[in-house]
Amino acid sequence: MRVLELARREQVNANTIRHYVRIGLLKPGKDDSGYHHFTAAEHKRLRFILQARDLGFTLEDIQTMLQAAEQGESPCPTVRQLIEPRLSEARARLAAMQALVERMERAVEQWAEQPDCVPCGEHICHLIEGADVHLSERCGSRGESQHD
Amino acid sequence: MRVLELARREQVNANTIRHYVRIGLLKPGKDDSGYHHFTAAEHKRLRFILQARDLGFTLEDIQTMLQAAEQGESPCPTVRQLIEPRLSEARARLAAMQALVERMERAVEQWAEQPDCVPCGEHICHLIEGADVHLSERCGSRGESQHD
DNA sequence: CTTGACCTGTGAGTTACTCAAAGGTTTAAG
DNA sequence: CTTAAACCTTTGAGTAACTCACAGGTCAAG
Repeated sequence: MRVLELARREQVNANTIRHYVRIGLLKPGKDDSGYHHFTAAEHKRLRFILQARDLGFTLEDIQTMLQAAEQGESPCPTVRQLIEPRLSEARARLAAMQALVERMERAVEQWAEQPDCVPCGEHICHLIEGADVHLSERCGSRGESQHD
Repeated sequence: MRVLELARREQVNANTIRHYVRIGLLKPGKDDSGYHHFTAAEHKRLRFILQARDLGFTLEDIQTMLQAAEQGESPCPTVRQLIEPRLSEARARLAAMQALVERMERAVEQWAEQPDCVPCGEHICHLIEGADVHLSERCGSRGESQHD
């Protein structure tokens, strides 16, 4: 099986598979024409990668798991260890997204009743500068709130 | 004012300010020593950028607003137009994060009662492959669910 | 044998930073 | 006056996980 066929079967973008090959997550052999050739084992490996990805693991996490498995070790302890920080991060991102959506919704609501501003040099845009939704400043919260 | 002083006052990483200078969001002059010099106007500009960022606008969005303001146009129509897709995207990301956290929590729960697997060549890790939390496959949902 | 459709791997680009390195500026000591 | 340390600067490169563009290779039909 070649890249496009595999991509169709697993419903992923072919470029995603090429990316995994490039970073060494997948290691297909080459066929007579020099193209990557995926065996059933590689196919299963891809499915594993996608399942782990959908559980919030990073590709590096997945690499670690696969390497453990390759060396005959059980990846399970690693999996149990890694899920905890990933879950914490995911919860943090979820909370940040919730707060963001709320700020945005409040802004849209406020703006509905405000006219457009005319440029006056005093401010850049009073919709944004005047929106009563800004992060609690001077609380050090900005330093932590990373964008993704 | 120079970069570090401005960063302290606005509670941002100095590198963030340097980044904004590099991509043209901020355009400070240079002082005698060749260092960036921020005036009160540039300071206000930075504050605007941070406020807009905290409302979910991309730096490119912000660039567009600033350019409008620079040319004497009101950025408000742009702001109103841009917030809609940003809000939709944010809601989509929020929903995706909610689903992810739920999948992760269910997995952790399930794994608590399962033993570690011994490597057998049949699977890579039954915790992950056997987790009953996977995305509804074959529904085309994977193609859309982008990671961030 | 050539045309054209299809497929390939690889380089580069994306977002919003963040870090490291190389070097200039300023202040204090000798 | 010089030299060293402390501090600050700009700029290049790196991050995650792809995604896209591109030059070129493969394969079947005519």
